[in-house]
Amino acid sequence: MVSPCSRRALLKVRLPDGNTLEVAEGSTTADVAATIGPGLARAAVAGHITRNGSGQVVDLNRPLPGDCELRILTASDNDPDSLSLLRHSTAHVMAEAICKLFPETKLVYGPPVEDGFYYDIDLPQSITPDDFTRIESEMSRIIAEDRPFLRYELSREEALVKLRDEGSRYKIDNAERAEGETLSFYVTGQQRGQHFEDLCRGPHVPSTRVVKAFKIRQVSRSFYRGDVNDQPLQRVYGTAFYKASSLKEYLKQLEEAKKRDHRVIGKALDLFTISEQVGSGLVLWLPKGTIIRMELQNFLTEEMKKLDYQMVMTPHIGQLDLYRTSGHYPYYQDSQYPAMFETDRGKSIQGLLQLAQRVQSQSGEEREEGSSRVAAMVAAVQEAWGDIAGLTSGASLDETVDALYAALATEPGYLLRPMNCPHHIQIFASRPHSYRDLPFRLAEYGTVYRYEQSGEISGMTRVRGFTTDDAHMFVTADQLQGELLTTVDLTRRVLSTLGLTDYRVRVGLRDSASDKYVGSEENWRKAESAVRIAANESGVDFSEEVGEACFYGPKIDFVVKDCIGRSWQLGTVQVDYNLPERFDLTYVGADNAPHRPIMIHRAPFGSMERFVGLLIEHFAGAFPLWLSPVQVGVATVSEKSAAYAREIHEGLKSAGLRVELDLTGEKIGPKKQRMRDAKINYILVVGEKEAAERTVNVNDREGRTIGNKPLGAVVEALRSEIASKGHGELGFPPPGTSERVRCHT
RNA sequence: GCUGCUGUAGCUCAGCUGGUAGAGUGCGUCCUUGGUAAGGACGAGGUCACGGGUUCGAAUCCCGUCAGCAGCUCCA
Repeated sequence: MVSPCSRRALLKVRLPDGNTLEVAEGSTTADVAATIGPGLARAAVAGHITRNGSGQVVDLNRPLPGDCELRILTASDNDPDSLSLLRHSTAHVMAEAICKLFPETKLVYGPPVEDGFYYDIDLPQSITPDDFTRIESEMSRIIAEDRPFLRYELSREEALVKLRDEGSRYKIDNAERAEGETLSFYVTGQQRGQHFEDLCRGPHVPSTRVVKAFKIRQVSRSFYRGDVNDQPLQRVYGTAFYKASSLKEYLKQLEEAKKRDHRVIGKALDLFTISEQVGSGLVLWLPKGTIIRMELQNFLTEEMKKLDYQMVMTPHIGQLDLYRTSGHYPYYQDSQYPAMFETDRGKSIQGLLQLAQRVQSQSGEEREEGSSRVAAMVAAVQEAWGDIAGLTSGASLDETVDALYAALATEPGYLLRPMNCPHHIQIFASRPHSYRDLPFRLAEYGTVYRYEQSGEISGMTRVRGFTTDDAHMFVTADQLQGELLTTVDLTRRVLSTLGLTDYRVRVGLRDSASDKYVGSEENWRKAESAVRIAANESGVDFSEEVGEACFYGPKIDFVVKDCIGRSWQLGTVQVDYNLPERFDLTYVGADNAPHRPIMIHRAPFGSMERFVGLLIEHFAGAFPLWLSPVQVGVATVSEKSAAYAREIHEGLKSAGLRVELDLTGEKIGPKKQRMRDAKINYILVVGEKEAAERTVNVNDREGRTIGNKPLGAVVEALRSEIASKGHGELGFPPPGTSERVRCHT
């Protein structure tokens, strides 16, 4: 701290190399950079200041606040802080360009995001990709003018007066929500009033000149504050880098990533298909995809046996009352396939309710007429199937809806199951349990159905019917912590076996302000403490996220990214005190008294569909041998070797390998190419030479020739590679080169 | 669910302001009997997503439905 009275006000600035510089009070990051060297001064774009343990990026020309640690941000595409700064500034440049070209534009909010930036704008006319070039040209012009970003501050009152004069609802809202007594603005230029300016917290790069490589990528619709009922906005996305080569590389990476898309590869390799006739979001596993899934399930089943799980099988449908007890129905009604009501009365009320709700959303005359039609039908339904409680003849539309809703809550029917837990709970409850039976672990590859919004459905990663590798453990309070840890470990082991290491762990906690959760405060407190402890003990890095819990309990989620950077939840481990209570589950303790078990819900893969979808992208379709739908291809050099090739094919098949045989009259080059495109792990070429010496010529799908080996040696090597669940080179040293075969990742 | 874009052969796509439906690839047959990233010839394949409308005439223009894609919103 620098005292205001101190005469020779010198600030101590600690640099990342550990040295401390003393600079005059009022010095800026730019001054510090210049002191260190002219090269750094040229490259510097901002300062990262740490004081009292909290860090902040500031403009290059802002005076340092006092003694501090200072990291000088330079124009580097490798530093996320620098990049984010650049992108934020580029967003301002783009906003100015858009305002120039479309003067009606009202700016809303323009932050940097993970791989670029966007600006939300309110503009009646649609911006289309055809406009991008014009906007980019305008941006280039602004950049060429080499204008500084100038910051100025106004008091809250002054700022609000200014913004009200300008008349932008959005900026006024932003200002009102901003913290602090003063609000800052940034002018893209030397002087206020002469150039574009925007309410902005900053910081920014020193000048538009720093913006070198940028691209507007797309435009889409968003809503003010993300509220679909609020003003629709256009969100213009772009990205920026300090170096043109970085931008080029980034765009190339995006192209590459598209080729890994599981929807593309899944089709090309015949892994799965989705039929419009069957339904949107319902995956049909083709024979080759099924092999991958079965291998994964077999692997997990073996792991579960070691941990004393018991496999069970239960139906895909259950009574509505079951899900009323569990709480799945009707709380999540909107994301379920409609309930199947059993009686004519139930079906009628269901239809009436839908009609009444539709009329409810209408207004004016339409609503009037609808209401009387509904009333007439209500009367007819009551006439036919008896009175509906709470429905009198003069009931308003709203009262009618409420009464119909209430009546439906007791009607019998069935529901496609949205989760497996109620069925497993019924298995637990089917006989009395002693504490000696616990932990009681039930596992099932259980298919569940959820009516996802139409716009959300995507390939295998977001679907309406999916199979969870579900299990439920019924444990005593003493067992909870240990069982949780074992379960988290299992999940991590499963992911690491597949080579999925790039995941993040999220501990999902209850948002106490929300009403979507069931159960007592006390139970939640215990459950949340249990998952925290388990996450800590397991040694993973995790982040706690409020509002990410299930309705019945907190959870530990394993989240991975797909090839285009979208995050998906895979494995999950959840603690649940509530469903055992709702179903009144008990076990007999050592004290001969009934006790309430605690449930753990867990699924290491999460959903087989989503997991395999992501795995396809992870491996870009080139699966390790143990998972590969076709492990070995046999191809003849000419038809003269067909008999020998058949013999090899039979030999491999009887060794339990998945083999494809190509006896066609095509040349060996194209045959091999086709097998490589199909990501067959090893290609055995057989010709007259091989037939004569009783060998096969072994090649991998990368195009490398491993060499001629006897079939027996190849089978043995294949088996050992399968057993190791690795990516391999068949245990044979690569021929004539010391280069190791890389993993196909 | 919302907004925008798209839907033509198994796949990838062309088909202009309306006038008898095309390519590459794959597939089949034949020729070639071959040595490691695509040999040649011929042939089959389409209710132009579906339903309406405009028009003498619609793959093409208009409306609706369904599906896909991108983003938003949601995800027990």
